[in-house]
Amino acid sequence: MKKLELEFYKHDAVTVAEKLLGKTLVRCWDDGLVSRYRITETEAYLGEEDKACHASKGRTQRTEIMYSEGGKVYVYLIYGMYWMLNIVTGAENHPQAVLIRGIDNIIGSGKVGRELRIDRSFYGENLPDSNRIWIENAPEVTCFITAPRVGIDYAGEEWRDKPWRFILK
DNA sequence: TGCACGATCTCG
DNA sequence: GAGATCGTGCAT
Repeated sequence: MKKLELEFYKHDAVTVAEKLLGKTLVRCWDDGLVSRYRITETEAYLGEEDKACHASKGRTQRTEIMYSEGGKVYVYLIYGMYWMLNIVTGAENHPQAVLIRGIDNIIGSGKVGRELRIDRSFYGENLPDSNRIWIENAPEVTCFITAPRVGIDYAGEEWRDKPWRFILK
C-alpha cells in the first residue's frame, strides 16, 4: 500500500491515534530487509493542557519535536531502558503525539521499541521521507475499543480518565 | 550539582 | 512485589 503522506498527520492526536489502527508500520533494517507490522494499539497525548502529555511541561529539549508539524517521530527513554515510539501530529506549535503501544503480537510500548530497535537517533525522523521507518495506508478499521491511557495516574482526574487509548479488536 | 521519578517489563 | 537503569525537569 501507499506510504502515508504529511496530510495524514496534520489532524489532532486523538483523530490520528484512531486512524492509525490497522495501518502498516514499516521498518527497513540496516541490511535492507523490510519488516511490516499492523498497528494494533495507540494512545493520544494532546497539547500543553493535557497533564499526561510531556508537553504539559512546556517547550523543552525533549518536547521540542512535538511543537513541529505532524509526521515526525518523537522518541524518549523511559525507566532508563525502554524507548517509546511516538508520532507527532497536528499543526506547528500544537504539541501532540500518538504513542504506538502495540503492533501485531507485540503488545506494550516498551516491547514495540525493542522490537523495532528504536533509539535516540530516531528522534525527529520524518516519516514521509524516511528510508528506515514509515507507515503505509490500509483499509479503515471500524472494530476497535477505547480505554483510559496507561501509567498516567499523576495526571489528575480530568486527564487520567480520557478514553484516548485505542485498541484494535 | 543533586535528586526523585517516570507514557515499562521481567523475573520470582 | 521488587529490581533494573538513566535522562529529564526542577529544586538547591
